[in-house]
Amino acid sequence: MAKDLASRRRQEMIEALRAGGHRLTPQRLAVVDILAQSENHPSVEEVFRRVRRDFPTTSLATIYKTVSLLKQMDQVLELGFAHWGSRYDGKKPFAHPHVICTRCGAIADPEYPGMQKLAQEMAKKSGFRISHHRLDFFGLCPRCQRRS
Amino acid sequence: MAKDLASRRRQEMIEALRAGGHRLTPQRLAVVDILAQSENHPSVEEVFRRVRRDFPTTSLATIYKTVSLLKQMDQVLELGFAHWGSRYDGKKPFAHPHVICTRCGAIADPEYPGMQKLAQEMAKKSGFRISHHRLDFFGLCPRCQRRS
DNA sequence: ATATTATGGAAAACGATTATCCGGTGATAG
DNA sequence: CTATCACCGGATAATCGTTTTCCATAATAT
Repeated sequence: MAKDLASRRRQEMIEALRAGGHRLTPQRLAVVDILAQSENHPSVEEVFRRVRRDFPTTSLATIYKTVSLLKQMDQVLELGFAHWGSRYDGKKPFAHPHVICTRCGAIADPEYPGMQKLAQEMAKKSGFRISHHRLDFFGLCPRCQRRS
Repeated sequence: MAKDLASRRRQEMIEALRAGGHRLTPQRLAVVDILAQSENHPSVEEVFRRVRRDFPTTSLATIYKTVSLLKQMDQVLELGFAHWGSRYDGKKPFAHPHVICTRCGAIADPEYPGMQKLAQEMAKKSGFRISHHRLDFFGLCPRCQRRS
């Protein structure tokens, strides 16, 4: 049976850190593990809380530094929001659509293969040279619909 | 000849303010005018600078308050970014795609009619009840391409 | 082992935005 | 006409997520 996505991403992130000449400290490994495994697109705060379970003295700044580092090397995708804070996706560190619950903050990853073509169309119409994109849908997740 | 978009939007915003029981102060009118006319999706800071040409004592807080008010009544579209500040669209105050220049900050509005259908597809796939969306493309505008 | 460099932790700084306070203004009722 | 009163603008302080700074420590190279 093939390695699952989480452990593959873990390895890729570790490899990227090594390749970039960065040290593999226990704190960094903890952050990597969490980002590689989480299904829920955690915030820095969430990563922080989870790292603290194993390394209680860890500082929030360390999490920010490590996440930024991984972001720089395109090993995590940042979903930055203007009003609520940012969320991070370590499983699919490339642009893809998201669906965000405006009540509870849940985030899902629906598939949509047509983005490449759409980006080309927009490039043609606008004259821009497009490098990346962002596609977010906002609404209520199934659970919050029941409760509303 | 029909009224152009800018003056129509101006009227709609004024009407919305009146309908909401808000006063039409000179400062608010100035903000409305700028948002109705701008092609460039101005930031609050830009609106501020332009209002100051006519009302030099205006405070930044006033601009924020007025823009928020118009945003609340869906008379301007906010394009909030996590790292750079927010930009505002008073001409088309509803969700539509944008193309953003990562060098100079220029923003264009390419047409794309297919969003409605795409949103429905995503709703079906994810089970979310989708209320709005956001579609941004990032890259270099034609002018910045020449200079790169 | 020793020198060099990167790192983690604590705290301060940061920047866009929001809230608070207050004095003035304009609409409204009597 | 004027007293009232909610609304508004302006100045300033506060907020919040994030970034920076500083220093002691730990890892790596010589």
